[in-house]
Amino acid sequence: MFKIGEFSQIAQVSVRMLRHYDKLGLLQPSRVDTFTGYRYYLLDQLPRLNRILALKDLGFSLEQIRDLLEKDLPPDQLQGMLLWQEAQIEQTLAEEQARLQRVRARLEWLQNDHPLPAYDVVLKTSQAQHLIAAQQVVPTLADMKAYRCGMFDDVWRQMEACGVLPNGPEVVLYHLQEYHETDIDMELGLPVADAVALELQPRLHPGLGISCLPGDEPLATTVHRGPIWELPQTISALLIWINTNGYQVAGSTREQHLSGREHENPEADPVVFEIQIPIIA
Amino acid sequence: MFKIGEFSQIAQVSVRMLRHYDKLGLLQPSRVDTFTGYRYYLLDQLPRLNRILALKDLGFSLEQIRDLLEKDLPPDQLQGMLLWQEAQIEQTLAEEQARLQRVRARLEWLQNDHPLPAYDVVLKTSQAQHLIAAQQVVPTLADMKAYRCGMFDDVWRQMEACGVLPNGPEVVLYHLQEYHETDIDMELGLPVADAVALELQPRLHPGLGISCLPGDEPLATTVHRGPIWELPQTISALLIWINTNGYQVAGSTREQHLSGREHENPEADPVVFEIQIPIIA
DNA sequence: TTGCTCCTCACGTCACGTGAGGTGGC
DNA sequence: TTGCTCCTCACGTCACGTGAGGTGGC
Repeated sequence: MFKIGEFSQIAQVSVRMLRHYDKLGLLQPSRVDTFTGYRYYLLDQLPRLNRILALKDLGFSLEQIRDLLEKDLPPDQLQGMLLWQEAQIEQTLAEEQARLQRVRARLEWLQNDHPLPAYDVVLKTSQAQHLIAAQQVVPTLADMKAYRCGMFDDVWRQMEACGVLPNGPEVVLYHLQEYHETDIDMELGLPVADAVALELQPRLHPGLGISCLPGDEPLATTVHRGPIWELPQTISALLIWINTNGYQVAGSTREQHLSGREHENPEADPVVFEIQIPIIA
Repeated sequence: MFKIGEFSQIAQVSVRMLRHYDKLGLLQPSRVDTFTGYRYYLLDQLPRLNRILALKDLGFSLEQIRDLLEKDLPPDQLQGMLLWQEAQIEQTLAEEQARLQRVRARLEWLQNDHPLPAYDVVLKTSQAQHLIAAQQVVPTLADMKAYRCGMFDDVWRQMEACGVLPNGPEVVLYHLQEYHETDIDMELGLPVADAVALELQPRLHPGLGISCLPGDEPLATTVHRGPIWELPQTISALLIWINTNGYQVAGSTREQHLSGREHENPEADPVVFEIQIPIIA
């Protein structure tokens, strides 16, 4: 018969823990003095306590442990829980590995005296969207501005003609696998509610179409704030980040015009664009 | 000027988080309506929010992030914090790896239809102890009982003669590198307070000595409950566990007689021993 | 009588999620 | 006027650590 302090010394656990396990019904003292409330433990309870500690060490919660101990489980159910635990741990391991790589990438960045990344890269998940969109191949970079203005004009005029409003900011997609400065396949559009997209589809002007952006895709994103002509630097910084962190590009780069309509912006003005690049690990 | 809901959509964070970051002073709205309390954000605040999210992703706490952002830190201090983060993550990775190995060891155990381990293995840390101890080499297993009784008798008599009481249960150490059944080098003793040990040292009978068990060493431990002659099975199960979990034996196996004086126990009676084996990863 | 151990609340941890209950804006 | 968004508490999370304030046992 051990008082709680003695038992805690034998088992190398805190008195607080023993009281906690008592309250949870995980390990009840063999006797509790009705008058003083003192808890008394037997050596026979040590194996059970050790089992609790061992299961805790495997990563189970106290509630799971209680279930495991109470139900005198069939061994294949124990196996199931262990397999589940294994998967959980493998997942945390993967997450921590990725985090470690991000930290190391930052460190490398610092040591190489890279120009500080003006903005930070954030991982997000894409939202499914329907776009009223125009798509064209821009011959050279010099044509870019005229093409973009023309295409956005078309889309906006279409919206007005149909009397619908966009659901969010302007979107630009770059459909190219590698960076090149000629024949740039671009798509650009405005998001609308799904119902609106369906309804409008048959009534679109030629050259316009409905584009579906899939949801639930992992994106590496960053915010570009400054003149439009500095945009390529931001994009390439984002691509470097993706490589350094062990991801790969998995789709078309996207641009969201958070600061409003591109057309209304004189070229020197700072714009705020969110750049998004779909990735896979 | 965005209301909190709009801003949260743009940034893909919950409204609750924005309020939280406001309260912590991490990201305050550019304007708060004094009457309604409505928070209004500017696009210019998006980079700061992204920085917060990126740092959070690296594993920093919100408090650390506040420090990082407030103090406009010198870059080498950032480096220091990143290195610290790196170390933290490496540590959690190592811990999770070990946990994964324990889970897999259990699974293997289950699948091989091993006899269920009667008791569970728990990792503990040794407590520094001084023992009044006797050491002898036992020729064969058959001599074991007589030797142990004799040695414990010596120690107990010594204690009585000096009028001191032990500090904890009887301890037995097996000083052998590999298992063998002859010439077993054993030490066995009783723990006493450090001060008592120092005082007694000059007055010990010949054949007895003071033994120091170091503290802070990692131990794999398990509880043996049953007749003494089943002890070797428990010890070998513990050794298997150590191997399966990627540890190595790093010192002498120890035995603590939790159920009282061995001498007083008829051999068939169940005893409760804690077996401890020092390990390294 | 003095320490020592034990007891029962109850707050704090960390970064929010999730209502409850109420009010402004279109 | 009805939804929609916003607001401020405040509890819950998980496994205890850490006092606060008080009492039994030797």
